[in-house]
Amino acid sequence: MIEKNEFKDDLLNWFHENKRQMPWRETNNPYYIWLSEVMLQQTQVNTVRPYYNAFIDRFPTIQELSNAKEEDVLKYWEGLGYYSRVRNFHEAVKEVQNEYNGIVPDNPDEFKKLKGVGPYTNAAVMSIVYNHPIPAVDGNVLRVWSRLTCNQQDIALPKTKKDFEEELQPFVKTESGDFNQAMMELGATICTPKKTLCIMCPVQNHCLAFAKGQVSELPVKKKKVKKKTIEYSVLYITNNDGEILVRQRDTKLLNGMWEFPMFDAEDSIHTIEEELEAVIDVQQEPMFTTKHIFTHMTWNMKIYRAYTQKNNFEHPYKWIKKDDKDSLSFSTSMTKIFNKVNE
DNA sequence: AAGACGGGGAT
DNA sequence: ATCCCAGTCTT
Repeated sequence: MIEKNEFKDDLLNWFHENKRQMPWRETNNPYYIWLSEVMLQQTQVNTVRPYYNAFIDRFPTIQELSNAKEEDVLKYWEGLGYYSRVRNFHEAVKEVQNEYNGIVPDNPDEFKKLKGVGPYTNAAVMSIVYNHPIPAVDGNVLRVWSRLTCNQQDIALPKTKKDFEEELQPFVKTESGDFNQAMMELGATICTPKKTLCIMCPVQNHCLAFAKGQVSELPVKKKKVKKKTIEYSVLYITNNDGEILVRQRDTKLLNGMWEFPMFDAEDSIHTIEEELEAVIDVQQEPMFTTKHIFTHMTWNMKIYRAYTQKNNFEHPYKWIKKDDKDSLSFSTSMTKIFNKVNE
């Protein structure tokens, strides 16, 4: 476990001597610091710098920003990306002007209610400006803290962030603004995602991951596999006896499970008739649509009622009576469809 | 819980 | 050229 006081002292001493100079570190104007934190969301320091300077040059006070027109303000964000940030900021600043007499609230519960102020911005601004003891957990801090404590939890999980906030709580009792900034500065300059500079790290001897040689394996972050979506037409085909046509899958996914005949939604009815070697009457409009979400893909299914006269289907196809449905195993999505058709 | 939102930097 | 990036709001 990290020796709280020594760790914090080492970190803060390093921060005081090595912090990078930034325009928003030269001020304690809440409006400027708030602006900088909004600009810094998902955006690196060197990108922000010129935008920040131009912005406060043109809108030096809360009052002047509140009186500005939206298009004019947007102009000063052009090229910075994530434009809802500036719309929310503008709206929030107008609210501060009108509801708080132009004073940025010195109360996290109030400040957090403003448009565009989420958990991170709230913690950052409230700690830097008013020294409220709230840990600011951004991407840097998730990475830094996972390494310092050698925590193997997936940082994409909300629970991990909650745990980190609790673990960091003792460190922000005093000098919260500096501590938060120091953690982020460490993440931005030393404890970087790749090519870490452990050799220069001021808190190397407090770092559990360094001690175990696991720095490069942390943080653990499950990369979200881009789920592909497939569009299917599912045919609920009946015959003269009211039986339903089903087929058994011979595929990697859900192998052996039974299903209603389903086809790529792009396929024409002729392709399907060829596959089934039968003439199929398909209703024009789907009865309903449904989707089935797997961990790695999504099926969007349009369910069509259909009819055929052909009776002699061979494996993997087979006619079943409604009451015999439970004698075969169907995947969840197919059972859902069956139930919905017959409800 | 998952997707949308923008650019820049790293690989 | 492709992947990655982790704040907030929306669905």
